[in-house]
Amino acid sequence: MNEAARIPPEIPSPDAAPPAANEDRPEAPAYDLMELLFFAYRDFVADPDRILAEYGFGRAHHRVLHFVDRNPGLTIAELLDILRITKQSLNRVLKELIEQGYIAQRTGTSDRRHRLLTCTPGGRRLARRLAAVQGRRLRRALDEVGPELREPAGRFLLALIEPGEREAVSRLLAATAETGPADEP
Amino acid sequence: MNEAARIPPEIPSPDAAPPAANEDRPEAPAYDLMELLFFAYRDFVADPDRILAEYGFGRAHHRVLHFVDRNPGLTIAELLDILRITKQSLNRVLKELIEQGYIAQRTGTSDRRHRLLTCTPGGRRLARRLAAVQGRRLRRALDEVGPELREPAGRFLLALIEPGEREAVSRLLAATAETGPADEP
DNA sequence: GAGATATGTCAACAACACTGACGTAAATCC
DNA sequence: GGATTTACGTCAGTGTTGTTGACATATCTC
Repeated sequence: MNEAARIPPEIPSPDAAPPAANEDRPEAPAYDLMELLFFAYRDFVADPDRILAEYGFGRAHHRVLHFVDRNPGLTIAELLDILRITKQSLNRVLKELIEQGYIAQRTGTSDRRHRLLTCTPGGRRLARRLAAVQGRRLRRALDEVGPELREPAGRFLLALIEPGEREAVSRLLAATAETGPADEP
Repeated sequence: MNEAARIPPEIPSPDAAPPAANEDRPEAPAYDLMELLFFAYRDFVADPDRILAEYGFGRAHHRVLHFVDRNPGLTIAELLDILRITKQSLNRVLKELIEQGYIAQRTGTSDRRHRLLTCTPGGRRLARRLAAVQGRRLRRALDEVGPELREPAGRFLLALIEPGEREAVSRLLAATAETGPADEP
C-alpha cells in the first residue's frame, strides 16, 4: 500500500549514493559480502537438508539435534535462548525427536523443574553425520583459502554477531570446545 | 532411510558406529565455525526483518527486492536460479511487490517472452534501506577485525559456496559492481 | 502458603517453501 | 508454416516452521 507516505529518514539517498566499488568509497555498503553470505549460507545448509529429508526431518530438527549433541544436559530454556524461537515451535520438533528416539530427557537434580536434554546414541549418530558434511565443506574451504584464515574467519563471523550476545556465544563455543566431539561414541 | 546399512571401514563400531567421524582424521570438524555461521547469519537477517515488518513483508520479499535492485532488468528465470525456489513461491511474493508498487515489469525487447524486472523508486528506496542496515553491521564488523580482513573474508565465503556455482556467483557480483547502486534515486 | 519459574499443551494463524497440473504467448526448429 | 520448446502465469493442495494467546502443572523460592 501507499509507499509514497514512507520516507526513510536514514538514507541521505538521492544523490549521495556512491558506486558499488568498495575501494574508492569505504562507506559504500559491502554488497559483495552481503550476497556472498547469502549464497554461502544457502549452500552450507543444503547438505544437511538432503540427509534430513531421508529421516523426514527439517532444519529445525537439525538445529535442536546439533546444540543438544554439543551441549549435553542443555535445558529447554537454554535451547530457546540459543534458537530464539517460541517454546511452542521448539516443542513440536523436540517432541518428534524424543518420540522417535533421537533425544532423551531427564529431570534435573538440583532443580527438578528442568528438563535436561541429551542425544541418544542414534541421535548422536545423526547429529555427527550432519556435522560431518558441514565440516567437510568448511575444511575444503579452509584448505582452499589457507588454514591461516581459519582464526580470522572466526573473528569476522563473531564480529557480525550482535555485540550484546557475543559473550554468550563465546561461552557456548568454549563449553563445547571442552566437551569436544570426543571419540567416545 | 536405512542408515544402519552404512558401515564405515575403519571403525569397529560397537553398535553401529558414527559415519560422522572424519575418516582420515586430520582434525576435528570446525564446530566453532558452524555455530558462528549460524549465529552470525541469524543476527545478519534480524535487522532487515524488523524493517520489513513495518511494510508487512518478509525475508522472501527482501531477497527479491535486493537482487532486482542490484540487477535491474533481471528476468524471472534468472531470479529463480539465484533464489533456488519454485516459480510458484516466487510468484506469490513478486506479485505482492508489483501490486504494491515496489517492483515494475516490462516485456523484453530481444525476447518478448522475458519479463524484465526493475525496482520502482519506492522499491529502490526500501531495498537500499535494507541494504543500509546490513551494510552497517558489516562495516562495524570490518572496523573491529580490521579492514584488511575484508578481502580474505570474501574469499572464505566464496570458498564455502558449491564449486560449480562460484563462477555464476562471481559473475553476478562483478555485474553488480559495474552497474553499481547508481546515483539515480 | 503465596508467588515466581520451567515446562507442556491446545488452538489458530501466517510466511514460505513444495508438488502437480494446466494455460498462454513467443521464439525456434525442421 | 506447423510442431515443438521456452518463459512465464496461475490454480489447488500440502508441509515445515515460525507466530500469538490462553491455560495447566510441577517445582522452587520467599
